[in-house]
Amino acid sequence: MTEDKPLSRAERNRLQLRADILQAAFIEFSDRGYHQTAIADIAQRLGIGHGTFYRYFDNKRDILEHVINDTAMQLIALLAAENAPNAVQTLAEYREQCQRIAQRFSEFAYANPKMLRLVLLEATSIDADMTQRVFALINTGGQLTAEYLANGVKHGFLRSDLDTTNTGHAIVGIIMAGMFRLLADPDNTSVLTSYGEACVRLITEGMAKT
Amino acid sequence: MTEDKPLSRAERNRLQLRADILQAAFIEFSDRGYHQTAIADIAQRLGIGHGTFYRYFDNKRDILEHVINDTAMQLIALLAAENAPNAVQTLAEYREQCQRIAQRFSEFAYANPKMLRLVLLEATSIDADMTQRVFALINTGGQLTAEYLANGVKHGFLRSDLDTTNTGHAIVGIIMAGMFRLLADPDNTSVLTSYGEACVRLITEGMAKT
Amino acid sequence: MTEDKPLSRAERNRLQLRADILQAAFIEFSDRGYHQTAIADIAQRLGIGHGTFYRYFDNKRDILEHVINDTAMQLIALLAAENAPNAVQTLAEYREQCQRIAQRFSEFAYANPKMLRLVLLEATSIDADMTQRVFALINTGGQLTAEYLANGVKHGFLRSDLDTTNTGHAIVGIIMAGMFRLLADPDNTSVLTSYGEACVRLITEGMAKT
Amino acid sequence: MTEDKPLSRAERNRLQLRADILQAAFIEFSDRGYHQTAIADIAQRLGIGHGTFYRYFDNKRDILEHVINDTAMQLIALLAAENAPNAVQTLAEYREQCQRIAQRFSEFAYANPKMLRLVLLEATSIDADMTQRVFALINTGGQLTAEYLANGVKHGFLRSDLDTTNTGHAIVGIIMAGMFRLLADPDNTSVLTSYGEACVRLITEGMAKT
DNA sequence: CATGAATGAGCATTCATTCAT
DNA sequence: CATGAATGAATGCTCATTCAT
Repeated sequence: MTEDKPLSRAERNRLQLRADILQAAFIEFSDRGYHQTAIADIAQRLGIGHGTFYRYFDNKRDILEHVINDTAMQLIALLAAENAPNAVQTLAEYREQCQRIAQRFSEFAYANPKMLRLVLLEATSIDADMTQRVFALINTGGQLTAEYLANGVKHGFLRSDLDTTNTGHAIVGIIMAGMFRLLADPDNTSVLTSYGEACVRLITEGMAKT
Repeated sequence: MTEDKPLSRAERNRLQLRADILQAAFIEFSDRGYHQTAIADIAQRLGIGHGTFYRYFDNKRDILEHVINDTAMQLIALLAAENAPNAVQTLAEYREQCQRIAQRFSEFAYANPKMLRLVLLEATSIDADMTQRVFALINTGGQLTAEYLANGVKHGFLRSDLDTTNTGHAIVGIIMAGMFRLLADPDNTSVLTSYGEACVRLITEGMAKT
Repeated sequence: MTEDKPLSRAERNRLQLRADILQAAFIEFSDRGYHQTAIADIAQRLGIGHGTFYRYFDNKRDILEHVINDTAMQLIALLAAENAPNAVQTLAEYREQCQRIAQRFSEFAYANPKMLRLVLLEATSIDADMTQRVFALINTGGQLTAEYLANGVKHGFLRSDLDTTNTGHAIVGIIMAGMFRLLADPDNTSVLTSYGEACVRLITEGMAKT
Repeated sequence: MTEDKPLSRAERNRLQLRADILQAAFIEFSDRGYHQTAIADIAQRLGIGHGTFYRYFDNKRDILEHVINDTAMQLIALLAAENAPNAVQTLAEYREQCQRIAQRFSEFAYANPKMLRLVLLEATSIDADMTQRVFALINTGGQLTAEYLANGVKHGFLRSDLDTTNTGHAIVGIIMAGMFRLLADPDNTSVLTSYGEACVRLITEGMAKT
């Protein structure tokens, strides 16, 4: 059961350094912003010569691409991982799932605020292409959520006339608002708890007096 | 009842030019982005010398400040203008109001996509201060919406246990998601219509099967 | 009889500086070579900021273009100026003219060795386009000389079966060889004198024993 | 009569690789130019690591030196090989020899345009030393040609008052002009034929009407 | 007060060379 | 001995800002 391991020591070092550069770029870009970050900053953070950077990435834009792609994949994974719609059959179960998801998102957001900063705040101001990529990511989130809702409709615990697509996008908006609130006040570790609860009630029950 | 009129012709010209510069900066910043815009671009758009710019604004950051402030004020005004909570007394009236508001927002978004771009996409990547300003703006939106909801609770057509604050923020998130969708696909002039309807139903009735 | 003189003081300064930069670039390029010359070198020679350079020329290649064009025009002018073929009717007159031309070239070469360096040594190693430009210049020289010879044939003091075109190019080669000799040993101020004489005899009489 | 044969297999490989590197450098330098050629280009052409280059040559300048020296030697050999003055005794023989030489040069030029490019176009723009080497090469060509002419004078079929030295340099100029014409238009395979004829007549008979 | 010429800090990128493996 | 990873000096170019006219 030995895997393919043609990774020489040099090879591993190389991959490690590449990962380190990506990591350093991620930190710098999310902390100071893409435009405020010089390649020299990334190199200095790692204690490497800045020429070394160009042995691993074509140019500044190239590494941003990789950083964003990596981050986007993690975000998509987060969204997709929670998408186990068939696990729930009743409204009660569904509500629990929502709370679990909210909890999960909340934890992720607290653990990785830099990712959120990068995608929500920085990536939208590089160029048209990158901005569209962010839009596409958000759109994907909406579609995943919509599938999730469609499942609820199919199982009969969500309104049969629910506009799953648009509602999915709306829910993504709700999540985004939570992220923005966290980013606005990163030290307030409780803000998302009550927000999550309110959101779960909002989307399940609405606001109207019954 | 003549107001103070120490506005000489020169004075008026001066104010006019200042406004023109602001306008030009707004267009450039929202079109090409803050970092991609040179002071010379703004000046050239107006056909003035770029040295003139510095007679009206301290520096590039300064005019961004003004541009953002102006834009923020218009957005706040949009939010506040719709905030006539006492106008509605019943759920039906309230729902109509919601639709009206959605309509209003939609129209505004279609009419002023540059404003949205500027605030949502660009302003968040200048520096920490400006980013906080955007957060504050969004937060203000949430609070205004919350007051609006509180009014609903007071009038008894919204749940008495509604977490107005958090729900207000959630609604702002829903609006933001709509803006993002519009910015992602500016030519699709109908996307917001069905989105508005779905959102109104979501927030009033929730998703659960009754 | 007043000429157009809308040249303000600023305008004149501007033109003067532009000319100065051209001159400085010419000196640096011909002295140290194009690739060895940094824009900063040109600026420093004039005591101006190197950013100023870019107010007058698009980029390094751009100014090379202008420098080469200017130089080429002077060289062409030198060739063309001497081309007064109809001035001579007999072989004796023609020989005198040749000597005069040789003298002129010689003086020019001594006075402007940098021009020769630039065109013959430097310009041929920038890129394909610039190299072709040098070839075109040499070719033009050959053609001008050929016309000059054709005139001699027409007036009957040169061989009627003279291949004027090819011979014209050959004469340009003879001139170029003289330039190379001068550039090889710029301090030897007499080398061209005897060379000129030998060349005149060569082209008029050939080498064969009569 | 055993030669020195300490050439082990490794030794031969070593010498072969050295020759390959020289050859590769020659091609790159003459194709793209010295400044446009990176050491990595040379190494890549051979499929060797670019660190290996430095085991065989001190630095970039060093290999240029060797490349130029090799090329210069071949050019000198070309000049010298044709210099068999005692082979001709009469003007007719001499003229035939001239034509043969022209033919030889022409063939060489068509076969080795890269050599000409390198020496005439590239080598003159490296630094003062290399430029002087090119001048020295041209000068050697002139001297060889002069000896050749001197022989003609001695044998009595060239003018007894012929300035052999200067005329020798002039002839080299004529040859150089032919090379330039070829380099300017490498596809025109006939340009040198008529040029050669015209040149032979020029130097033997001159241009004057007899 | 308007102008635009001048400035230089700042940055992305290249590449010859070194050296540990 | 071959390799290629690492390095940093070098440089072209941009643009916000200042200031003399």
